[in-house]
Amino acid sequence: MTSVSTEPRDTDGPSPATAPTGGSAAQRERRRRILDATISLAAEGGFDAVQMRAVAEQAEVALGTLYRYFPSKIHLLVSALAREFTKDVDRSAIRATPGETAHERIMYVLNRRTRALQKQPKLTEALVRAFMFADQSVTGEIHEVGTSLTTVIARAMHGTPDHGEVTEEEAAIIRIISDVWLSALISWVTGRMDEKDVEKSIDVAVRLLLR
Amino acid sequence: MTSVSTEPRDTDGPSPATAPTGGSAAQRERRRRILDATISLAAEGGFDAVQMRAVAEQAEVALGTLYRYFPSKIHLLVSALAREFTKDVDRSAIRATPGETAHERIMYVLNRRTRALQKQPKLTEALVRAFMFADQSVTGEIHEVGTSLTTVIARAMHGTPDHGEVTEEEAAIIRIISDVWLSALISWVTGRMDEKDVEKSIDVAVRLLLR
DNA sequence: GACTGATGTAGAACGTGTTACAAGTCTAGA
DNA sequence: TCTAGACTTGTAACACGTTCTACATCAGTC
Repeated sequence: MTSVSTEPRDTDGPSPATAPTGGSAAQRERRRRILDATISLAAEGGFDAVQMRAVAEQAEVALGTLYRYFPSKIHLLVSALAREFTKDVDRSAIRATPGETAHERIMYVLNRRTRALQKQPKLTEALVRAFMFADQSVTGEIHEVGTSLTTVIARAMHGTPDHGEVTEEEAAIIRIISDVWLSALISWVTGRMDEKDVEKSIDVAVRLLLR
Repeated sequence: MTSVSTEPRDTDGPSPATAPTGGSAAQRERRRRILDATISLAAEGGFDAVQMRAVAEQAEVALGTLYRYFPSKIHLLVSALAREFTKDVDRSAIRATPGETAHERIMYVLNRRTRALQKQPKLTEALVRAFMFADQSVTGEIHEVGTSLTTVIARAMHGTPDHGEVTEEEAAIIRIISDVWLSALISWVTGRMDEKDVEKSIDVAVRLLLR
């Protein structure tokens, strides 16, 4: 795998469908097919099974087209992750998180999400490893994922879908919780932690940070 | 890049120099040359510049030999990281860490190490990304790195080279600090944080956790 | 309807991680 | 010293991410 250099790619202009929205209906449809194929292949065989030729074939686009939409395998996978996370955010906006205390609510949302990921270990492995391997050129997509995660945790912290302002201290706490969650997730993906460990490690972090 | 499957490799027995010690003098010497070449290439051009053929050539071993010593590029880079970290641990054993409080001492060691890494951005990029991308087959080397980091922080926490027992709570705190530090490091490597951000994010975590 | 530029297609080609193989070299033990 | 087996070498081959090229298609403009 070759990581993309620091320089931006000298494309002939904006890509046709870099953003989830925009482009013609056919283009949005192609983009969807590509991401669906990515998720499907990843769910079956993990990171290695997401082969660009296979994605192109399953999505019924040419290889060149795939690369026009997503400039690398990492972009592709992180975009897929971003799409999944965005769904979660939308869901969390609908209703208040159950739980008496901030601790309980945060654990509720993180555990729910963790268990959802653990039900599809291969998929999670693919997405998490791509996320961790991403370099500078993927900043946009990475940021999208980070924002989703932050939003969901902030909502859980306050217990209401419309979290007001978060203080600077709260923002710092949320960032730390995210870091711990991601670290735990990657430890789980690579077999260095089991499911109990993940849950416990997050619980301890939340407890220590919210006391 | 192809990640190694879940199954262990069916080697014909133990590798000649998987561990830093053991093997003949010539083998330890080869291992050293290989890791030196790795560090040197990484320092110059980062992850992409560590090409297996180039490493083999610079270390003056055949490609097949390189693979006999390190079964993949990731193993190679994480082993290099482990060697560097081990040096640090040895150094930290020599004398007490300066600083009045645990907070000060922990910040002292982490900042010192962070700044050392930041002086060689390409090298750090290579090592950190390899660490993050590592899969199940690299568990041993990863664990070595984790242990080094934990030891150094534990020593700083207590302020003496011979840290006694760490309580379970302390161990949890140390793990969280490590997670935050690694996350910050990867954010820095990929240009999502600058040096000040890294320092601050760790400072906040340590403050919140040790209060 | 014909032209034009952007987009899509099919497939070859290239680079680098990884594996395979045949032949040379070194080492321990008879 | 001789031999068996492990280790090393040099090189070719393979897989997959990525790039490139030639051609087809489609949308908008005249």
